[in-house]
Amino acid sequence: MARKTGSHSEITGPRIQDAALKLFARHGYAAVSMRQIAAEVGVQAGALYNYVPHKQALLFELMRGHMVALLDAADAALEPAARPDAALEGFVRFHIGYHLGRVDLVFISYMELRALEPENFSVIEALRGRYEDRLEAILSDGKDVFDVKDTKLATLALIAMLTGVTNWFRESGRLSPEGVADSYVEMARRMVRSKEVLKPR
Amino acid sequence: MARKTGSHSEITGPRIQDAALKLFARHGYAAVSMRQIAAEVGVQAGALYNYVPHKQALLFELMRGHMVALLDAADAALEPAARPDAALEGFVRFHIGYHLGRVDLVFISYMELRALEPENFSVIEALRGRYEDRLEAILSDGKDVFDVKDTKLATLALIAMLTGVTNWFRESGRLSPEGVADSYVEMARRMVRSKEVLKPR
DNA sequence: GTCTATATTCCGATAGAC
DNA sequence: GTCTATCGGAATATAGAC
Repeated sequence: MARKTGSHSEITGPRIQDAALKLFARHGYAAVSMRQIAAEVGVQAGALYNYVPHKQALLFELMRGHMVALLDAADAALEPAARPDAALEGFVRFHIGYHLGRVDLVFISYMELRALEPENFSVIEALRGRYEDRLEAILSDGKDVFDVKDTKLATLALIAMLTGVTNWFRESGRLSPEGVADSYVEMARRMVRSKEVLKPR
Repeated sequence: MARKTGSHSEITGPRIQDAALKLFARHGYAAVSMRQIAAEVGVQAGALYNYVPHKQALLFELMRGHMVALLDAADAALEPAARPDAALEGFVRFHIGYHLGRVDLVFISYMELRALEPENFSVIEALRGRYEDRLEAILSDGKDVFDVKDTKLATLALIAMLTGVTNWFRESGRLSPEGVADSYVEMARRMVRSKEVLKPR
């Protein structure tokens, strides 16, 4: 059970990722040094290179892991056969719930796109496009129920509106994540003028 | 009329601002060096310090100038006595038009907030709050016409949706700024369920 | 696996010549 | 007002001891 001092391979790896995530989100990729990350973990800078080939890979793997996990979670959470209005509500609730639980990852995944080398940027952009396609498909499949002139535009408007929540939401605020989601479900429905919303009038 | 070689005070100042804006928007504040800015202008790094006390002031003045100009332009463009629906439409059209003409300034003004020293950050945040108040007042003044449960939430959702345009709009795309604004006016009206929109149904 | 030490390059900012 | 030269420090990444 005893472990030699200075040997922590199973634990140091994840701690480096956590420290990098926290510091990148707070100060930005370019403003954070490998020394700062090492200090946060509690090792010397040189030790990081036992786990990561270079700083760029640290950022890229954080972003790629986030996008892949997001797509997997979306596939698991969204019911493909749902009726259009339920599908839209499901997407809004999933998006807000998932993103509010990972604000740092969300933040760096679109703030630090500039810091990615071109090949890495292309990978992340492709994954992001696949996620946006999920919402666009919902709007497109429901075109008989919704009233949307430009599906692509509505997709981009909805995603921007929903993701914006991560910029101001605070756990200590007056609204719970569920309360926020309730309001955004209604705003999203109104935007596409879903018949479920208009009926009560 | 002849000017001594190496003396360009009236022209170099603005060119430094332009170069810094372009480079900060493309690569991020922390990733850009004073040497790079100087190279873009065509001078040596030391010459920058005849115009700017330090790098931080360069960023802060770009952001402060942008926010002050935005507030001035909003005051000039928005009709205080307009009926609620017209006021909302006016805000949407102003916001999209103004922001699409200054995508680099918009970009750094919310991407580089982290790079501001605390006192500078407070100044910019206060100016941003004053701008958001313009929209919140429109929604609040029209509470008899609009159907909005949570004015603050709707304000934040609308601003996020509108500002998101600057992230994907391209001059060469299929939509003109006016066409984009038309669509967003309709989406904004639907979100607050303005009666002008629902009447035709 | 982590340490210390270091190679190499670059940073922001300043000083003094012209 | 711009130049060259430089100060003092910090950056990424590597080498070799333990």
